[in-house]
Amino acid sequence: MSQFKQTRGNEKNKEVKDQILSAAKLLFAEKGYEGTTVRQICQEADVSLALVSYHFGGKENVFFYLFEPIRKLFMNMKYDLSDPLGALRGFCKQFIIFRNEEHELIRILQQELVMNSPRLEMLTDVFLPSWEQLRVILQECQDKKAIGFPSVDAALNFIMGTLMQSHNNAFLNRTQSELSSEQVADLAVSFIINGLQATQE
Amino acid sequence: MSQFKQTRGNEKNKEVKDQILSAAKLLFAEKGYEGTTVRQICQEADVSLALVSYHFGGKENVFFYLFEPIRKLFMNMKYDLSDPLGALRGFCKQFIIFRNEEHELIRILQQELVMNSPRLEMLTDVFLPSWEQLRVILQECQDKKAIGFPSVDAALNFIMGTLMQSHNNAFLNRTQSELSSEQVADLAVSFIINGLQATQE
DNA sequence: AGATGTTCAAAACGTTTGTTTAAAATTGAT
DNA sequence: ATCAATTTTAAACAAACGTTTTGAACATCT
Repeated sequence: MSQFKQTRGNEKNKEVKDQILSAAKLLFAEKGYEGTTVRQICQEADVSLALVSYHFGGKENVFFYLFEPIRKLFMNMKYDLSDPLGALRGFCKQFIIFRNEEHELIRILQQELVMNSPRLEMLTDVFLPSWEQLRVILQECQDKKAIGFPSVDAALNFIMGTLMQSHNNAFLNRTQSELSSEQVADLAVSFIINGLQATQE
Repeated sequence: MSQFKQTRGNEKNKEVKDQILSAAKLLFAEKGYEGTTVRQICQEADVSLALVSYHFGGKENVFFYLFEPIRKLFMNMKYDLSDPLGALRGFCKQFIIFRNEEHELIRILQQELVMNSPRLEMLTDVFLPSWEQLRVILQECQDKKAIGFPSVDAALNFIMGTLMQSHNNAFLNRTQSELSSEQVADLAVSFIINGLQATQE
């Protein structure tokens, strides 16, 4: 029961737990949460069936663990509200860069949203802080007339919708292959700002 | 075994079958195909559990029956290719009007697409004709320079993506409540054409 | 009325699901 | 080497799934 055993145990676990997590991430993104079975996950991860319940306490907890990185990212996002347009650009850019690195998580998120799954409540908790942050930024944009749009809520929907499915966007995909991920992010941000302004008129 | 018995039987069936179909449509749209159980469908339809298999031959066949109307709609869509831009407007408009009437089916379709479900093959068969029709229209638009866009495939994706999720579109929703469904359709068509042209530059 | 085919409801069917159990294997400290 | 704790394995678990079976109820034709 010494802390050494704990430490050793955790480090030993890490391989198995990570194998389970990455297998689950791929399978969830491909087949959906309900479409993938614990047996599939364990077979893909090359571990025994019982280990999902042993290490995570159940299939649903594996799902929750997958969103830890995105939760932490959003917790660390801070912006200068005195430059609301810059804050908006920064928010969008950071999200797009993250999306390019973790497109499986975005895929899973899209699935859960369109199915309005029983796990949406937990996902809402994860995304609510950043959602509110973006709302504050947009409110500031509107107050300072930095950019025009009909309503903060509509702008929120437009931005999140565009961010979430921007990998299907014909405009953005056109040149994506030729550019760096940084440049693509800048391009996407411009697209969003322009699109936002277009909803005004 | 006479045709009278058949006819009588079919008319008698119709109530039960329709109850099952509309219950299934609502539940599939709300919870997804895999998230909906046959028991839920029968409870919602207020019929006995066995009747799904009896009348339709299984849960999956209920799903297929739901897409009969959309299949027939697409089969009957014909346009004048000598006016490709008009054909494009007509295609989009007809789709949007249908979408407003059958938004559950669109919802189900979105779910199946994002999950890339095992039923996509069948759905592809349903939508392939209209997909090809739209491709022909777009090709004609490009050949006659009626409208500019980088590639037919990108335009296809843009149009179908916009059509499918236009009910979430901030621009379209803004005034939707004040307008007739006909006007909304016209507005959406303009939005699509403009958006398409914007991908050019 | 009797015969016949259709529709329905209750129960049971065989699978598959996520999870748990109990014993075996592995690990690091003593 | 021994020991206790942890990790893994194989087997079994209850619950839920879609489907099938059975026989009763019903409607229609002769």
